[in-house]
Amino acid sequence: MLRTHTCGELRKDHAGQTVTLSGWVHSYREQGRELVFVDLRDRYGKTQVVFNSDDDSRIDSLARRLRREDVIRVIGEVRLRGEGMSNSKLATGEIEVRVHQLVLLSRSKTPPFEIEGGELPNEELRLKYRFLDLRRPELHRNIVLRHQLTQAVREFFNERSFLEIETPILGRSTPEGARDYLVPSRVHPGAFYALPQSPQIYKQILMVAGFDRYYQIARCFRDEDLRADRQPEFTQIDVEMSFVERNDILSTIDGLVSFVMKKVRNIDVPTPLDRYTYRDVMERFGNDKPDLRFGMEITDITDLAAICEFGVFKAVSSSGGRVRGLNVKGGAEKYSRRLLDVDLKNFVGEYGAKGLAYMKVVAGKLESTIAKFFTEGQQQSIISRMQGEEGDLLLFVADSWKVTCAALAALRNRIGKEQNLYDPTSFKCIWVVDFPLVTWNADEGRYDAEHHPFCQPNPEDAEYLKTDPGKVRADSYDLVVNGYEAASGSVRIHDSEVQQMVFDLLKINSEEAELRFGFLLEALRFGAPPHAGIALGLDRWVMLLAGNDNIREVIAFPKTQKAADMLTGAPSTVDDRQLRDLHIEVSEPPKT
RNA sequence: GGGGUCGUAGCUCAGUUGGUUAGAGCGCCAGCCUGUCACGCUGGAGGCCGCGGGUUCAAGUCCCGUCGACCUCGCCA
Repeated sequence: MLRTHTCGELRKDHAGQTVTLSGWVHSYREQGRELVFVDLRDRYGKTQVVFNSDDDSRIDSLARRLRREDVIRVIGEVRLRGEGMSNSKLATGEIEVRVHQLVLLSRSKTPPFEIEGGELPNEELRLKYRFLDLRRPELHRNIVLRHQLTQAVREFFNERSFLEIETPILGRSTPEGARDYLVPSRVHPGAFYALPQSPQIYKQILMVAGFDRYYQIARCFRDEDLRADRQPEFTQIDVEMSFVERNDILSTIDGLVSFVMKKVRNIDVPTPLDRYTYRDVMERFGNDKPDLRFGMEITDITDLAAICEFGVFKAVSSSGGRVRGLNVKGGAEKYSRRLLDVDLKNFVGEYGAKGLAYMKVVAGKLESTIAKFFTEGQQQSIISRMQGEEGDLLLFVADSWKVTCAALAALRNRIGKEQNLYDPTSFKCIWVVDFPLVTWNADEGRYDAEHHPFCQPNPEDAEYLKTDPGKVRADSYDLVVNGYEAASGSVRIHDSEVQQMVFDLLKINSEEAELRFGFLLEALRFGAPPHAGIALGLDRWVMLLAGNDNIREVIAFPKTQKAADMLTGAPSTVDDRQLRDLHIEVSEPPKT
């Protein structure tokens, strides 16, 4: 070994011992020609090592040529630091190592940015020099946290008879859902594998095969546009169970969440987690993934808007739209007219809202440019409906149900954050259940699966399957944490006839279904147990536990928004020879 | 595909109504300093102002295009 101890390990009890440390030169301080201090760093910490020609340690020309990020090995004696010389900022600050022998293991070029201290460089540079960025303590900690979370998950499932089973990365393309990443086949000209969007079908087949408790830390791939919380490849904690009902999955995952939160962050999560229906959260928060660390619920005043004299409100309510609003407690003085008329109006505009109406509660009445369109009685009704008090700011969006949902949900999140309505370090995990089975796709003239085509319709809604499919609830559930979708799952169809009915509903005809999913339908005909499952977004969980709002901060080698890897240069062009082998011809050369 | 922010020294940024020699802090290099630990002091080097075109007597600054990073709407069963 090139070391006897790590750089975070030595304490005053080690005084007098001769030790060998290896690590990176974190900082270098020369004190005249005969005294040099180096803070030596590894992933465990930092230790001050001293080169001093005055006593029994040595200093030579090599020591004076050390530079930041050089990798060295030192052999020396652990000494207590003298009175007033210890450093309380370092865990090892009570001691230092007097160096007798120095070995330069590796020189470093001057780093393009500072490892610690200084402002963060732009992300492009950080990604190009990811090996340096990863040396920074914050990023380093995130990767360690990710490891701890992954191991806690394995521990939890292993103790409960779950089996970790791998499924293929090279699979079959299914045109539903997200765009696939495709891999051309050399031996089958013109044919392609697809990278999995999730192991969904494989895990269902594993249930048919009798592995009644499965989990996998599974890499998934989706070729869609990216966001701060989305990467083209990401990791799911994938789970499936046989002979269970919805409640069994929810309580199992309740257990997982509280186990993991306790284990990696020492946070107590009370279980069972609260459950809300889809309909409920959409009405109250406008969003199927509400941040419930704060209240500020949406209030509907469509009925009151219908009878007032304000043209916009009247028109919207009489044409089937909705008028809904938020009460920003004590917000009347906090939002200037400019902020309301320009900033917030443009903000809700991004979600399709054509305007933002606002009123202030002043002296028991509404104060607003539109207040004159409301009678005294109507004003009192609005105030009482909105639970308005002196100094409150009432914000309204009048539009379709969908637009009021989107605009008010976004507005609620923004105001909650900028008015500090919650503790940003806290956690609130909830279940959202009873999603619609399908949603109408006007462009294609058919229904689309809300979750996926294998999701069990709620038996209570069976009568609507043929008459009014939009009303059918799915036996599905999302786990929502602080406004992020942290997991999603459902009870699966285990009956090939029910599966066929759903395919019919989705206008996937039998031939097509047979072609795309025939292997699953066939499996379901050979004795499929009732089964259900869920997948948790590992990256998002790590992100939340790390207190971050960017998923790239918890992935060792993430990609940019255009799915490029700045470190390796992927994706890249390839040799013509490789293309010929794969029977591929490129029609448009890449831009240079 | 749409909207927005950004791109000036190795890094983070400033740069006025277009004006003659483009600055600061950190980092880097050299010298000094025997108890520093965000060490200190003195001196120095370092610029295709993302790229291409245009307007102008004159462009880091104005216009058009383009590339890249980030945020976001659509999209993500």
